[in-house]
Amino acid sequence: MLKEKLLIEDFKNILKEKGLKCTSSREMILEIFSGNKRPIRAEDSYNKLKNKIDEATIYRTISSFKKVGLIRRVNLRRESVYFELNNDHHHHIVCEKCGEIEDFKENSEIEKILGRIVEKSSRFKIINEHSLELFGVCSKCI
Amino acid sequence: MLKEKLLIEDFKNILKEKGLKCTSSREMILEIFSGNKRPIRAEDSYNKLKNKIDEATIYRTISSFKKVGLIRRVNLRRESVYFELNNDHHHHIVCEKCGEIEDFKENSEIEKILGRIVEKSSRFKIINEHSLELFGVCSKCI
DNA sequence: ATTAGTGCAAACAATTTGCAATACT
DNA sequence: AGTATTGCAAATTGTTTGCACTAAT
Repeated sequence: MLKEKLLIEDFKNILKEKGLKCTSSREMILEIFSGNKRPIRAEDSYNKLKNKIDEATIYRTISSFKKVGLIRRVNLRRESVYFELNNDHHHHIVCEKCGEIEDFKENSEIEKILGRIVEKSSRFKIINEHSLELFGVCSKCI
Repeated sequence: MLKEKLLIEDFKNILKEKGLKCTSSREMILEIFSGNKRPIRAEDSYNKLKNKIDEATIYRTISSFKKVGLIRRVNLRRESVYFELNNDHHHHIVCEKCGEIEDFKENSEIEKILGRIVEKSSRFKIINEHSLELFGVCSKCI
């Protein structure tokens, strides 16, 4: 699990730790994930880095970040695929109209659910992760 | 919300209600959703209906089913997009190795969470839906 | 008869890949 | 120096669209 706020120094260490070379592309992309509080799409980071990094590199970088657990895929119910930094575990509320996203944290109730599921299920005894996403309408869109 | 078990009769009524014509393609595709306990991809239903229905029709049908609320998109963390019949609300546990899916139901704890979120959030007072998905390893893959 | 739905082929968008050039350790 | 990473262009995959034909109301 990563820290809340990441600095350039941290980037380098994280990459080294994961056995990835520290390149300026990776730093730039990581910086975007770190600066953005909300999940973003490959396209978004490409837009921010146009003329600096090739699109293929964006995809390759996102893919290797995901492989080493630096970022995670978020399950919003939108057409595109979203990713966010894999630091503090949290959930999202998504506005079905404008796409606005709010984070929230929740542990105790979900822990109860997980415990009960593992007890009941004959097929699943190991649960590593979970995602809980809420879909509603934000106050602006009411 | 739809009934637990959909019959052809119900199906015809739903389509009529939504102003959609009842065609054999739609019946076949609905039958697949109805027969499959697990979420499926557009590709899967295409594979089952090859030589019977064109791929474009599959996509168009899935799209209109979704629009009228007959099916819903499921948030698994896989590359492809999954859909399932929009009848009884439930959640999934997905095996990270083989993709095996198990359903489970849960209400009370989640209701508590929703209540608390709405109370706390300044931006979201309306929550219409939610998705909770667990990711783990099934007994076959341990 | 009218209009929605379908098949086919072509178009598109998002993502991936091969390869030679480049940058990191 | 040696290997991983990048840029570029081409390939691939998943999905959508235009249009003439067919089928449901």
